[in-house]
Amino acid sequence: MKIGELAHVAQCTVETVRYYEKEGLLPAATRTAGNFRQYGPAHVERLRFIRNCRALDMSHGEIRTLLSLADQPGAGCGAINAVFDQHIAHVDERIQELVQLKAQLSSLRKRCQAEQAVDACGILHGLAAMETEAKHKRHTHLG
Amino acid sequence: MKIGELAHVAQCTVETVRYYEKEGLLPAATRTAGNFRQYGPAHVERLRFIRNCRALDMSHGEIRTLLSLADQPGAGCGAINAVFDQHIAHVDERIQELVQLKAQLSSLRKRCQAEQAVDACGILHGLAAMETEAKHKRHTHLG
DNA sequence: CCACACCCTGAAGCTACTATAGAGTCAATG
DNA sequence: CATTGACTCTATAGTAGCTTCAGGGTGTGG
Repeated sequence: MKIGELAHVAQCTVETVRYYEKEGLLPAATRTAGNFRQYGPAHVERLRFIRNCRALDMSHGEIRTLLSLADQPGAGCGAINAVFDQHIAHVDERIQELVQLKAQLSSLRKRCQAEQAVDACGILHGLAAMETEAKHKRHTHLG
Repeated sequence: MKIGELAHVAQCTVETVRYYEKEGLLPAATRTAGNFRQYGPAHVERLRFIRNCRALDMSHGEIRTLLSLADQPGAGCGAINAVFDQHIAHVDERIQELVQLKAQLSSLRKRCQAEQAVDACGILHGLAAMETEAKHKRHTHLG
């Protein structure tokens, strides 16, 4: 199959497929006489795997690790479990951050219930008065 | 004050300050004879406002909007409330996404409790078998 | 033979910074 | 007065994971 069809079955764009090839996530396809990429079932499987990982918000690094682990048939899957556990921890951490954020936002929002002059707007005052805190380094790739 | 001191009181780096100036979030400073940027209290206030917004994960676009609204003293703050409500909705949406994600990840994780050969690993099988879904456009800038 | 859908490469754009190189400024010290 | 060291300047490139664009080539139906 050609790249358009592959992209279609894997629910992504043609550009994304080419990008994955350039990144080394997807092995390079063979080419037709006219220099079109030619794909088979193995490519479909791999691309679907990658897209499923991305749907779970894994980074390319995590996916690369999983793929290389999966490619060693003799190995055990302890390392795979570890990648997964760490990723779940990332997601959890980000959820906690966002929940806290929402609490802060909601409390600010309460300060301005009415339409009034901006000079009196409790939100703006709150934003100006907040204690500016140093941004702590993020351990996750989840924005 | 010079840029280093400004960065210090606003809890960010010198590079970030220069970046905000280039982006137009922070007005350009006056310069000393030696071409060093020179800041006053108004810059401190504005930069702290920006950093506080960023601590609440607002995008530069959202901050730009807030700043320009705040700069119109005669105007009402309905538009400000709207920006805020929308941002809270973004955060909420992202929390929902991540909670769902975590459920998916946890259910996958349960499929492989033991160290075993990768061929038998339930996680890998699950990742390969998942229904690949089209990535829906994200309405938020929160990763 | 032509239109049109599809494919190709390479480079730039997106967000919000961070990092680096190479040079200039300024206050204090010897 | 020269030097040291902390600070500043500009310009450029890198980060993640794509998307978009420009400027072409390929292949098929009428």
